Amino acid sequence: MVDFSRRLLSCATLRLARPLHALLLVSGRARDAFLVTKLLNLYSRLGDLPSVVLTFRHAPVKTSITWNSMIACYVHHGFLKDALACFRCLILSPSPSARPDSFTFPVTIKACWDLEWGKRIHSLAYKLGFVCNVFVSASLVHMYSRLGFTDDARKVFDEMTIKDLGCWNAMLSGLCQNGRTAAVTELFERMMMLGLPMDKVTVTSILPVCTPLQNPLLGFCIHVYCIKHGMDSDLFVSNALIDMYAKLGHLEEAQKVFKGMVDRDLVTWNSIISGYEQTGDANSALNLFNEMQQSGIQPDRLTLVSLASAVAQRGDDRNGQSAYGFILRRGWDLHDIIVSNAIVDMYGKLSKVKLAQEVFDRMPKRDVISWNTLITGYSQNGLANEAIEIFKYMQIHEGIMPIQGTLASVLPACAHVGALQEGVKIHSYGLRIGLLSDIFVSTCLIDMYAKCGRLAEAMVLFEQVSSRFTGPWNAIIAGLGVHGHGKKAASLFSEMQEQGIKPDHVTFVSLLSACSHAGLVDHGRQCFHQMKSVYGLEPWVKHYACMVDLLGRSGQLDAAYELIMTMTLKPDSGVWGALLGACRIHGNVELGKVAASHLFEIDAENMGYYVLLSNMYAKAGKWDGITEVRSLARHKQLQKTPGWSSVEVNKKVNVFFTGNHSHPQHEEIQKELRTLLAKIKSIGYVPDFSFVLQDVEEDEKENILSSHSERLAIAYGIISTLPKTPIQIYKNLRVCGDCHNATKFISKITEREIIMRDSNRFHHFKDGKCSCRDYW
DNA sequence: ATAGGGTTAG
Repeated sequence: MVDFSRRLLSCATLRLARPLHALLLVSGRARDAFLVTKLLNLYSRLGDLPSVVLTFRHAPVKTSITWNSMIACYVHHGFLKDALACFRCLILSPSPSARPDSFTFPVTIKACWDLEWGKRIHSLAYKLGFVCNVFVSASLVHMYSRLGFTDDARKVFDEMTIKDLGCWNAMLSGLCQNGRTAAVTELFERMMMLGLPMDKVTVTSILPVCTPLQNPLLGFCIHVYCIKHGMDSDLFVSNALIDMYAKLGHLEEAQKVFKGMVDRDLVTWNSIISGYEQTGDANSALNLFNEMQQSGIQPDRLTLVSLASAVAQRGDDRNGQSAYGFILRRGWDLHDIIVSNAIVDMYGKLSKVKLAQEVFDRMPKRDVISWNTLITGYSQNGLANEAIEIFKYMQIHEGIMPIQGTLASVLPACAHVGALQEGVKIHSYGLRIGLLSDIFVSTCLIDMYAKCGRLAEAMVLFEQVSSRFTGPWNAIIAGLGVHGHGKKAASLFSEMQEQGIKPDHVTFVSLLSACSHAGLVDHGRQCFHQMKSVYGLEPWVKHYACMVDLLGRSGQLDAAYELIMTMTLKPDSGVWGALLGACRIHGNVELGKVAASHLFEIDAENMGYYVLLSNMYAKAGKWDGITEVRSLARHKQLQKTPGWSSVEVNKKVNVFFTGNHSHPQHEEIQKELRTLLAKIKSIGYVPDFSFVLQDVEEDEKENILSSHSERLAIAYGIISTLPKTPIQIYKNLRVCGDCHNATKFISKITEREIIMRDSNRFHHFKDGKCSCRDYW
């Protein structure tokens, strides 16, 4: 006599299961409902769904347990519809030995994928008197929560007369997963008050709430509780602990838990990798990824998401390259929106906008985050107009409603090109849907208004937002700075200090450049020292660039050069460019040459430095120097960054490239330019040809100057707006010195205010004067 | 022989 019962239980592979099945049939024991159900469960355990179904169909006798096992098998393999259909058959079955019981309901409730089914099964369970079973009601609580109906879940929970820990856990986790943190805290406190213990499931449910509550202390208490009750070695508990510590910024603690673990699973690795990635330590994240692969654990989509972000952070670093290669080799599932979004984001951060767009286009489904990511990709790579166009397209053609992140990605683009009218539209949209209370959105709005020339509006917004955050302060200080209001910026900084708001690196970039624009040398120096001595902030290269600019402009060229020499960081083109600019203003040819040689090494392709150098020689009257620069430039066959300017007319941003004739009103613009040129010459404008690098005749040089993008934009602004309307121009590079001079004259003869923002600052032209000091 | 509640993401 074969002991089928035991052999079915211990059978580990399909190859052993099949002959056992045959033996069962031959021996005539296949009529035994007990054994058939065991066989069915065996096939289910081994993942052979067709065999499960066959066994079930051919079972001569089906008990409740047989049915329950069949339903459970369907649910386990994700065939929810079949599970419910099977349940329906059970209800309709005439057999008195096959009735739904208290075991049937938990598993059937698990199969409900929408509220309608959930309610139906719920009322049936109620009618048949099963809701008083704790397993059934816990399942109901979980089901309602899973579908997002926490109130219904709560109702079931509150109506239960006897609750075991499982019910509490179901309710807690339901609230957690729906982000109802306040309700979680309340329920948790009640649980503690009643003196109920916590088990592993309680702990793993409650730990993720510490993050939105920003409460590391609670997390720590729970950790201690786990150690005390011997749960800290549990895999789920450890994973939740790692995640909690990492997200609250206590990476050392997360690392400790990670190191102390005996066995780790995919979630463990994902949590620790994502923890390092999120805190900006991409190197550690990538190293851990390698370790993970060595330990033989296969990465999944979540790993890929962290990996993509880490690669984006590392840029083109070699360490990043290998992970990048991994992502490409492995490919990713286009149907997975989150992974695809992460890849779009990665390409955007690596400045590969075209690839980002390609991945985006190939996605079969997109959500609002996909659009946000794409807009950010364009916006952060200087393609602000494209970013704005996509933002409009998304709403008009795809009917996507912008959310907080969308506004935070498109507003910087508006700020960048001076798209004030679009920005105002977004402002009113934000007001309508109640996003103005969001600190990120309001910071972006302050920045947008300031950069679009509306300091007053920026100021009003700044005064409305909560002053507890650093962002709005940084934005307004930077805004005041680019408008040349250095003293006001400095006094706001003092106010910030008085209110106990801790400045960050960005604050000091804003502040130092504000000092530089306003010529507040001593104050700038003080701030630079304060940065480290008071706030412990190590200066970035950017801060050095500001300082070099500050010192250089005021004529302290040697001090500026000395500062560069003391740098431990490698000076970039910003630093040397600031020095070269200062040398040009003060006619220091020797130091200028030094700066230029560094610039040609770092950023040889940039035409701007050759112009600056040539202009420096012109100012010092060294004409052979100019010849040298010209031949150098020709020799290198420079690909210059195309200069462009934009002006917003009738809610449309018009972009003009230098020397481009493609605008529909090109003829009228040219005519206007000729008229303007004649007029300004008559009141004393003399073209400065040292801004033209090409070696051509004087006539041609004049043409080149008049076809500079800023002039095209001004002329277009004049012919397409009413007389005396202020004109606002944005230029992507720094305004050409000759154009700057010409604009002064144009503002006089047209009696217009002309506001020009270039890559560096604002220039307010009025009555033949400009607000800025010592330009060119 | 069958049952509920748990951790990681753009």
